[in-house]
Amino acid sequence: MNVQRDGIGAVETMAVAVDLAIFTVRDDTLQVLLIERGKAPFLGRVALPGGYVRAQENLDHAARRELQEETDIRSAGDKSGLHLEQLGSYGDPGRDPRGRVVTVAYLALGPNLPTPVAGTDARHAYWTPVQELLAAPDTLAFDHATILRDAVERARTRLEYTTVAAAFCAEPFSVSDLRRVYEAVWGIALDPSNFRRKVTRAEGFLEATGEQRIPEVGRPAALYRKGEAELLIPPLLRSTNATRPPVAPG
Amino acid sequence: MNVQRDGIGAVETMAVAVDLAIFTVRDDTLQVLLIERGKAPFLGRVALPGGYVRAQENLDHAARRELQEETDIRSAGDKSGLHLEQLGSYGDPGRDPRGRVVTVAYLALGPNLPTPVAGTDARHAYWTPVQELLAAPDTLAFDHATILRDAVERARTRLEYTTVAAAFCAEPFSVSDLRRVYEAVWGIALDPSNFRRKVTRAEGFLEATGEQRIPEVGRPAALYRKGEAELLIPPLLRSTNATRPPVAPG
DNA sequence: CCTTTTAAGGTCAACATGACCTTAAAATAG
DNA sequence: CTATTTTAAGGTCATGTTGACCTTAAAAGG
Repeated sequence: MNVQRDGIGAVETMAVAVDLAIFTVRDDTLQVLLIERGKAPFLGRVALPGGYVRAQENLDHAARRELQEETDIRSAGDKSGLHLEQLGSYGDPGRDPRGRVVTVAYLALGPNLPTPVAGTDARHAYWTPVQELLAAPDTLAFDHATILRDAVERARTRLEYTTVAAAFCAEPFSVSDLRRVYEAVWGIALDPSNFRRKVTRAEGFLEATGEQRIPEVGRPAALYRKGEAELLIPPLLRSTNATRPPVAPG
Repeated sequence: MNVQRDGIGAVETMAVAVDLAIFTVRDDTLQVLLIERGKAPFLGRVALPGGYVRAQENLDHAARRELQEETDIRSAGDKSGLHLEQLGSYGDPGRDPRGRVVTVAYLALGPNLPTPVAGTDARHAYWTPVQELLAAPDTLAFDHATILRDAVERARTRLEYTTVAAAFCAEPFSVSDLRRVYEAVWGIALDPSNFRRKVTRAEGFLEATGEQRIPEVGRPAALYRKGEAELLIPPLLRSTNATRPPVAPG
């Protein structure tokens, strides 16, 4: 542990990092971006992407920088639709064997991105279904299983009360695209008709483009953009919808 | 900025602190515990209570320790009903003039506590209505106005979807006691009859004690304890209830 | 032309909500 | 003792939301 003396007095200082739980929906399955660690500790194990906060940047900036390094995608603020929010901080004394590292975890949601680029330090990055990881939490390095569990729970709750589900869809998208996002994240099947009624009546959730998309089979689907609303009123609660059997992803 | 070299390599380290937004409802008003700073920077200004995270403690422990130092009340985990949860982290490079300090903010909710004890460093501590502080954000030191704003918003949302409002009430309490908590935190008047119907029908929110309390005037009120449920289903949304004029606290 | 598949929209009973009203149980004033 | 006041507790009813289920629409393919 270090001691900082410049103005604060004798105060123990710690390394501060950001870790990202970057989610997408691929093949009707919620997936998270993992990196394979190229150095100790946990060499060869998989972990959430992240890195140290630099001296002159704030926490959100560090998260956006790491996000871009891993996905090569610009994040919130522009119109790419990518969603980034702070999840919480994790600072147990023993969580990093190298020393005291407090990490600020972020939750990122994005559409089905191209296969991620290798990070700047040439670590291999790939998408993994979260369902497998939640069942085998020891797979992940550090306390990243805990962070992932909290991130999944946060994402599921966000879909109930906000319109961020649209961040998982590349625009323009259909109501069915959006429904498949909800089904993948919640892991349950939803009634297509009732779902359509909810999201189309919710003010500011969907904005019709007027275009249609002709699928491989079936009737053409009307296409939408994400509306301006952030909150979903009334909310779309999964507790009451959880009566149907879970969806079986391919 | 310090550089930590023990195992992590050359990584800038930072001081890590916890700050607490401790709320209670006094005189039908949402109030927050502030301390008057006894040293620079911001000498004589008011701030949220807080302190540095120690080398061998985790973040929750640091928050509980600071909470006890300021309020002399044991926090979560026991049956005092005090609620403590992490709010978020704030780490802008310029937020503390002494140097780089990342703070993990916590939200604490408690019943109308006895007048708080002076902190261990003899700082004066007192309750202040949040409404005044939100109107005059420059009153607070550091970025504590931002933290307070986020904490109030979090508390208001928590009352919609969870049963934490009971943490504001000393047990046993009446339905009207609980309603006055909602009215104070949300700043709006609620229909007493509809409120009673909601909270008494919500599974696990209230647990009848069988006792009554005879007020100074009016019919005796049945008394309750907090039930075992953490989530409030269905939620009690303020958006739809916000049709009545705001309550004017005394 | 008919079937299959997905999209889109309708029906209806059950439930939740907001507005409002009635009754209950205490203290107090007359 | 009776009437009034005050707060608690519970009921009514029109309206809106939800979940379950059904019907129709628009494409492709045999």
